[in-house]
Order: sequence, then C-alpha cells, then structure tokens
Amino acid sequence: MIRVRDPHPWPTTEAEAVAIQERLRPLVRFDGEPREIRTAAGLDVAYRDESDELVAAVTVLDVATLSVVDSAVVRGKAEFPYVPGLFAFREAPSLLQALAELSVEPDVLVCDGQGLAHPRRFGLACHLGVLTDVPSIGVGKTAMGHYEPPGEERGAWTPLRLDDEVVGRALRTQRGVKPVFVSVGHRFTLDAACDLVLRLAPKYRLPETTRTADHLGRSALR
DNA sequence: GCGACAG
DNA sequence: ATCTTGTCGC
Repeated sequence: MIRVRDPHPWPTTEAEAVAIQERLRPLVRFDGEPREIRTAAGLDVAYRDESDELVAAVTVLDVATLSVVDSAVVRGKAEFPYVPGLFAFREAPSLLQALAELSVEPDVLVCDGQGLAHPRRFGLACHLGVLTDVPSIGVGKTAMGHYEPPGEERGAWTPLRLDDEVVGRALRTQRGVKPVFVSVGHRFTLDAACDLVLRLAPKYRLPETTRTADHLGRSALR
C-alpha cells in the first residue's frame, strides 16, 4: 500500500508553503520507471460552492483495458486558499488520505494539474510523487508557460516553456481540441508521460484516469 | 501601474 | 473549481 514518506507540518502562510516547496524540490527524481506501467491512478478533487467542503477521488485503471480496478473517496475541507503556484497545499491532504485507502498500489499517479511546469518546478504532481515515492505525472487543462500550438493530428506536441526553459509539452490528444499540458512529476520521463497520456486518452481530450476520478468525485458530492 | 495566474 | 441552454457530432 501507499505510505506517505515525509509528512511535513501543513503551512499556514504562503511564505511557509514556498519554503516547503523549495525544501522538497531537490527530492524529485527524474529517472524513468523501468517497470512496465500496468496500472495508473487518476486523482481529482470536486468542490462544493466556491471552496470549503471538498471530495477527493482516486481511481486506479488497468492501462490495457482502461477499466477501473480500485477507487477511494475522501470527504474533507480545503486546507489552504487557492493560490496559483501553491495549489498542492489545497488538495494534497485529502488526496493523500484517499491514496492511503487504496488496496492496489498504482504504477503511476496521473495528477490533475502540473508537475515541473510550475514557477518553482514543484507542482502538485511533484509534491504527491515525492511524499509517496510513487512515480507521478501532471496533466493540466491550462498551460503554465508559453507554447506554440501543436499540429492538429492526435499525438502532435510542442515544447512548453517557462522562464526560457522547457518544463513540459503541449500534447494534442484528439484532433480539433485544445491540447493538454503534460509535465513530469517524479520518477518518470517526459517521453513516457506523453506515451502514457495518449494511451489513456483514446477518445476524449482528458485521460480516462482524470475522467473517472472526476465522475466519482462529483457523484460523491451529492 | 497593469495584467497574468494549475484547480 | 463552480454557476448554466442549447447545440453540434458520433
């Protein structure tokens, strides 16, 4: 099962949160996962009203069949206000609880947000990856950085740049739809991350991992 | 000073 | 994130 390796005290101020990110950032590992990726977890959080009550949902999919083999739902509250760049401090506590409830340990965490494509190179995917030591990637719906539009065909991509540095890719998962923004979280390569996202998104813009987690969270909110 | 800013 | 009708496409 998944264990949280380095439970740090949760910050109260933005300055504390930034300090935690800078302390944990060196722990990110960039080597790829040598094992075959058979299962992938989707993580998502649904909110009631503008914020406050939330539901963290995790689904584990068999990558070959895209069927859900495990899931967990945790009701909680936002532990931090929404601040771009400090997103993990809002959602990570409930997501970590949900991950701890899984009976199947996934081979990778597919996070709804960024990994290295982050002002301090430590987005939600990096944070969850380092805390659990489970390989992770970030798949965002909005870019943090600049990119040229990739070709229209499925699988086309362009580099995503932030501060004159390549931090991820804009990846077209379906023709005629806006690309998704893929970045590495922990113990995963960018090439493998994009391959995985394309396998997880055969029909829709977003990977099935995030879609199933999103559906699960929304239904639990009612 | 003004705009931008993961979910 | 969430509030929301109709509409286009498979």
